[in-house]
Amino acid sequence: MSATIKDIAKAVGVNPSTVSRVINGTASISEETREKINQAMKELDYHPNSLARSLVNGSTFTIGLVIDAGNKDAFSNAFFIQSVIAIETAAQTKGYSVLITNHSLSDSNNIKTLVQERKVDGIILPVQCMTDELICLMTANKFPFVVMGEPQLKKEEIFWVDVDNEQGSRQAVDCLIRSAYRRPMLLVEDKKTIFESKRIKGFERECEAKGIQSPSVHAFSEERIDEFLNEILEGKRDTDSFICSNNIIAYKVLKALKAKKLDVPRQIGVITFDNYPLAEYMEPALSVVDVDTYKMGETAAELLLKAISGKEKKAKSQLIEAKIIERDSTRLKQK
Amino acid sequence: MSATIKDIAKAVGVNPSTVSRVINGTASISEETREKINQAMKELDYHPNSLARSLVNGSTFTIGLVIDAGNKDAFSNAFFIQSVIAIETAAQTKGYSVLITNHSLSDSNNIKTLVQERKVDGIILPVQCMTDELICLMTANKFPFVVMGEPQLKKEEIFWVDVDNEQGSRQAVDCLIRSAYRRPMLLVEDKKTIFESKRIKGFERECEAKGIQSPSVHAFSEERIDEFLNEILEGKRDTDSFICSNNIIAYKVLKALKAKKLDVPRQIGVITFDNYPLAEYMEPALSVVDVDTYKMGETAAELLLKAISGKEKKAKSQLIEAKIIERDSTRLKQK
DNA sequence: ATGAAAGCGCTAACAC
DNA sequence: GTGTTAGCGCTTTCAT
Repeated sequence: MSATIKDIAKAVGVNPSTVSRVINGTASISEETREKINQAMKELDYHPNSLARSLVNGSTFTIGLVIDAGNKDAFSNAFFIQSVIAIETAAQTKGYSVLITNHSLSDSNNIKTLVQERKVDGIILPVQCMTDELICLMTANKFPFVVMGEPQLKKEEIFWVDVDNEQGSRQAVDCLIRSAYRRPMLLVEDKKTIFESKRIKGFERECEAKGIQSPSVHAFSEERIDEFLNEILEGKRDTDSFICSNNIIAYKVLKALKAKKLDVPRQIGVITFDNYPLAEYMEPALSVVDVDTYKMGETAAELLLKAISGKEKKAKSQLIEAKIIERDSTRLKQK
Repeated sequence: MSATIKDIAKAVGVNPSTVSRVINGTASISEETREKINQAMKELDYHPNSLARSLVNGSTFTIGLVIDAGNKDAFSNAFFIQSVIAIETAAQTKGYSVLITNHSLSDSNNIKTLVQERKVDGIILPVQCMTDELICLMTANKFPFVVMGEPQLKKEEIFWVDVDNEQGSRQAVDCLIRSAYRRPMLLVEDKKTIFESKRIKGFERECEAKGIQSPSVHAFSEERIDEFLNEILEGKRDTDSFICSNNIIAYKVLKALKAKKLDVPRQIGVITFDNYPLAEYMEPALSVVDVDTYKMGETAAELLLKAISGKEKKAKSQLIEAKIIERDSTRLKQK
């Protein structure tokens, strides 16, 4: 067994509390004994037992991170890992550890256990995992938590961080216009997620700002794209660029465009949300609306840590800006 | 503050130890008091404090998972997250939590802290994070750990799990031969990692087994592929299929083949390691050597848990089989 | 079947 | 500046 505070107290011939004091710098200690104690700690290879410490301090110096195992979508998972690393790094910087737990839709017991058994001082969780029950439990216990992704409900009362999807969308339109495209179309998933609606909103607003009449937004499907492309070829539709809500859509759009022998970027521009590794290897290299998921995780962690320390009392939210990375698929003619 | 064992003891009018006993089922208790205690626990919404428990039991019921933040490739890819989820799930099933810590090459202090401060009962770590110092520390403290990925050194003395790269490679050759290809070429990264060498070994052995003379293995580069393709077109080279060591290589090979108007799978077959989401959307859909990273994580966790419980004394290793997922890029003619 | 008491390793309030 | 003591919430002998 490893050395305890008692062992080193005995070795030096002082009281355990004195040792504790030099460890925590919590009182003034004579130079001499401090020296001796430090010495002994090295010799006996002493390391404080974090458990005992936590027990008496009433805080674990650990934060919980819920990962959404149910979400098989490998992309959004790959996406998530950057956040995980960011959270861990930010936590570690402040002396906190990160405990993960995965959330199965069937029950949120593991999460509840985390807060009830006081294993962690606070929690970061994805919106999808946010149930009413959980919120109640946590607010009732005054248990700090921050949500990743904008919540639909109670968004004024809880801490959350999210990507600024609206601004990302506006940027995409902007980028297209700057490259002299005139009629962008936004292609989204069929699901009505909140971030899709933000993207739609941003798209419509920016189109309006740029004087584009009745901007077109469509749920993506392979058949539909084919129709659109035919209409473009027949001169019945003036769409000259696509904003895709994710990489898969972008990939399929590119494929369809190739099949119809429409040149990207010369005839049609393409830009997509999410900067996955393959985007830059595409033919042509895809321009993207890149989301700094690292920063998102970092922000979440910092927010949580503030909430834990009580520095941040009132609920607060933060939006992470999206940035455009221009590659070949939108370089019609730069202004 | 939440209820403690004392509170419920008081409420029922028994001694705290009795309560502890019914919680743990560690002694026979009269039906009556058990009832009353359970009742009180519900009413007061009692949940045991894991910290206090750990302190007295001397074990944290938590395992540490080291993630290699430095390795942008492996982890920005969906690969690792599957293992993480598997580890968490397996751990949870046995009542364990998972603490993550990221490893920066600069120092392994966070990992050391984990073991020294007794925050976890055991550790799972990627080979890349395995330093001599760490191994010494852990073996000296009899601290259980399992390595993900085959270690170069001391592989007999430590617990590890890995993908069976050799078998994966053999399978790939097999798959190609089965589809009537005759001359596969293995394309690897330039780095001499241990798993590349296993893949090479497997490739060479299986080629030999199938009677293929002097099998060709090459480090991938875009220029080189161009040369090879030219030679094939000129009839100077009899390669009729490629086994790619990762998705990026495969993607670039596909691109080069298209540029030369070589038909896949009819003229050339392509199969690649790693089943990333886009593989199936490629044109043609890529056949892959798929690695069950979920199972790998699960196995690692189970091994660690056994080591922790002392059920598995002697170091043990386990190889996870790779499976072929045949898609269009190798369907020359099925036998 | 249950109570009393000690103790896990540490911190903190109170002495002196 | 340092010792004494109590206690964080729980488990576990040792009694009875």
